[in-house]
Amino acid sequence: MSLFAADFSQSYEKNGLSQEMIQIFQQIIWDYYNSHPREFPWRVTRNPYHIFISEWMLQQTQTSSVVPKYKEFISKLPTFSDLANTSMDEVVKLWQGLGYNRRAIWMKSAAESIVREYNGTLPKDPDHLEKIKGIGHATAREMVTFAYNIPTVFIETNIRRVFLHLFFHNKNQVKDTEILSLVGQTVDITNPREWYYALMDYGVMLKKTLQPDPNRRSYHYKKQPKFEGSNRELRGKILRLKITNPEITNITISQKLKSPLEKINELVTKMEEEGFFEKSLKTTSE
DNA sequence: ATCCAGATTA
DNA sequence: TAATCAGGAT
Repeated sequence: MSLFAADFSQSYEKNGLSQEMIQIFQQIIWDYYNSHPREFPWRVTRNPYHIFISEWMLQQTQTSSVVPKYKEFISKLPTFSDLANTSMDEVVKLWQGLGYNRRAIWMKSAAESIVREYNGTLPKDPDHLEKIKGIGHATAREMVTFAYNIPTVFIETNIRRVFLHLFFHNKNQVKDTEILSLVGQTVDITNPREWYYALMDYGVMLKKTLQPDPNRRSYHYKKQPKFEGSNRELRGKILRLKITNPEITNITISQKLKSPLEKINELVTKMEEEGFFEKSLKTTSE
């Protein structure tokens, strides 16, 4: 199986990208997708707002975690205006459980600017979207391609894996710029939306199949710091505290806390010892 | 332990 | 470039 990948990569390294290679590559991806497509609610809709929400949630978050949150969110806040007009506290509450909470904050403010500056319509130009805080190169283009079926060129973790495996089989420290060039040359512009679904699904299959993960050969690969004992963990606890006990809201958390952090840490530890979080979590999860 | 349909900031 | 990000799944 990976014998083919080695050959394929060697051919690319030796002769560059021929039309024939592009066709073979596209055939592999489409063949797999036609028999093993993953199904998600955000793949069925064409509502740009729904795509917008899903892309924010899918940043660094597993698809299976996003599904229920996505459904709940678009059900309670069905339009850009609804999101723009809902309080930040309420939006963060709806977000709870997804993590990387600042996405929720930026997402709401993005909705406000789309209502204000784009008449409530998701822009079709990735460069416009990328100017919004929290929307980077990949998310901007995913939104445009998935909402409007417009061909763009982007890379994310699953796509990166596909190209590392098939085009850079025995190369280390591969840079994204090099991969992006290939993504652009091989994208199927007859149906870019489905093409990228297929590409990502193939990448997920490779992750389940290959050991070690080819992404470790990326120049940009890095291990994540521990969550346990981090400020992130602490902030999460305080968020739950604020949500479950509004009367304790005097504790405001600045984004850059240093010395207050220790005080809050003491407080949280004390409350943990008293079993505060267990009690409050039970009362809110019902 | 490591990653997840990343992005920002220093 | 490296560190961080109001989590959770595998």
